[in-house]
Amino acid sequence: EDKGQERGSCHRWQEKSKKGARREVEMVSLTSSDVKTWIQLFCCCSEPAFMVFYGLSPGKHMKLSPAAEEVATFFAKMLDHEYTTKEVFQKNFFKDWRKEMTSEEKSKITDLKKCDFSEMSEYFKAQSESRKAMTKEEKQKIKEENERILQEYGFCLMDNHKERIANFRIEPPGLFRGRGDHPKMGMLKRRIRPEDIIINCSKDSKHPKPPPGTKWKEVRHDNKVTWLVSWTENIQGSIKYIMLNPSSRIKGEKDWQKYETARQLKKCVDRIRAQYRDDWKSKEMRIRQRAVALYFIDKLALRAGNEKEEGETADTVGCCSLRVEHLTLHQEMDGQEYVVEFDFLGKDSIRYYNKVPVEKRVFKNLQLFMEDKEPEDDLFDRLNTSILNKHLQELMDGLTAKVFRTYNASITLQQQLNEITNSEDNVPAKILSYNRANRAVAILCNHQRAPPKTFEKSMQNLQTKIDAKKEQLADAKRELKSAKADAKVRRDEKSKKIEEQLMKLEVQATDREENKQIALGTSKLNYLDPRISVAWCKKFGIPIEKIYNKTQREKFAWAIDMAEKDFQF
DNA sequence: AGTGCAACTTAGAACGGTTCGA
DNA sequence: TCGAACCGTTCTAAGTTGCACT
Repeated sequence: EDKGQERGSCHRWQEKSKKGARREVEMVSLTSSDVKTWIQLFCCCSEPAFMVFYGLSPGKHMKLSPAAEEVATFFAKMLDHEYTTKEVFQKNFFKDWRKEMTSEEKSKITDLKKCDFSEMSEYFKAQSESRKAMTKEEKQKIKEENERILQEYGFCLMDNHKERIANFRIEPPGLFRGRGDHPKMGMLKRRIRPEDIIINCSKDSKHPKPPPGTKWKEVRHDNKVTWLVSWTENIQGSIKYIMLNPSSRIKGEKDWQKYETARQLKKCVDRIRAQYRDDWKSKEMRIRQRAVALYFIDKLALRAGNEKEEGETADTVGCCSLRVEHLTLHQEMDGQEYVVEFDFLGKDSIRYYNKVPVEKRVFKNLQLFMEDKEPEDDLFDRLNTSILNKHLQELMDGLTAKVFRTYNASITLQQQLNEITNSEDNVPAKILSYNRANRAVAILCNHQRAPPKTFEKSMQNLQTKIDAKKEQLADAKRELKSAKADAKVRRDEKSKKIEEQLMKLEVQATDREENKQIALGTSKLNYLDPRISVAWCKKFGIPIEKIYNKTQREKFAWAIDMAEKDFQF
């Protein structure tokens, strides 16, 4: 009910966001999942304890202390995963597991390879089976309980608005799984206790009480930040936050601002491009490097690429942190001149592989940057993200490296939609056009996915359906021909209907085939100005539900309210 | 300029419920 | 009616950016 009052025109949003600090936050309550895990831990002692078979004394079981047992169960639950076989994972796990052992356990359990977790593993498999085998009623009951928990803990009051909290559950303990080749995989992610928790709310707010006998680390009242709760995590030592859902006012305003900045860039991108092209000729190496890096960020939508501490994370790079080994220069390749072959691991260790023809000047510069360097040397040794962003800030207020990704993603969607939407098409065909435009963006941003395991089979199934439909259509056409005049109209309608169904299936097949290795979700959620899609829907009479599901409509409510059919990015 | 921290956005994997076709 | 495929949701890791401090 409140939405309508709060969300009005574009202007009201702008005014509000200019004010800066939010005012009042009242915590309704914080989840007590920490309490629950305590109880669970406690209870497991009254159950028959798990055993680890220990190979040195054949046939002997070992009853573990509760702390060592819990950590062992984390490992047992993951046994089916490939990464538990990795040396780094095992080494890290075993080291942290031993820290939880009693001195007796420590002296007995000295080699992970001699531990047999299969009994534990079976126990959890059986548990998951029995969970699956629950009756409808039991499942319904759990669902209702989850809903109750959501209602009780999942909301807060900010500036007198009840807002949904995104991640209101404290992260449970477990074994850390980084992405890619992570040096810390397998380490124990420890349990968060009330003493780790900082609560942030307004002074007069009734904030949740810590579990009996415990204290929060701190209760503070900082209205310059948006988080409600924070704690420090033990793997990287970084801070974790509980924040609001994307549907909240505070997130929506930020999102809108982000796209407005990208639209600002649209106005001056020609100037900026002219400047960096000019800078390719600079006498100063640092300026040339800056200009070539910016060209990559603009043309290829690369991320900025901060330096990372070696050995703390997986070895991944972005633009500024590219190394010589990540590029191969080809004077000529497949009939094209000056081709740069990129091959590196980006965020989340997703591979970026691309062969790009570049301007001669860029090519010559790259040769220069790579001269007399080892493969593991930085390509841009006179550049980092801080230098680059400082330069961008001078070119346009609010401009940073990531704005280029947002800008290029959104402008591509807009251009593609303008170009390929055919107003004569029916709804499924128009949606195919939309998905194709979305795909162009996903390819630009390198949002890949592994082809679904069942891809080939599901394509085949679809083809079978199409063949059957074609058969059906042929039948209908024959019947139409032989039908008497009075039945013709009815027959004609019938075959029209079948034709439409066939067309729908064929569109579906094309869409799925083209989407084989591409993930659309990330760009849709984070890079594409939703007003482009809303306007497109309005212009071509497409129901918004065909483009955005419920959650997405909630997140983009501001755009759905705001954008008219003639909005252009 | 370099470093480290804090706060925020972006990301794919895993999970679990729903739908669809045999 | 059942299982496979699909699709949305949850989870939390992994980025970017700005700022304080030296």
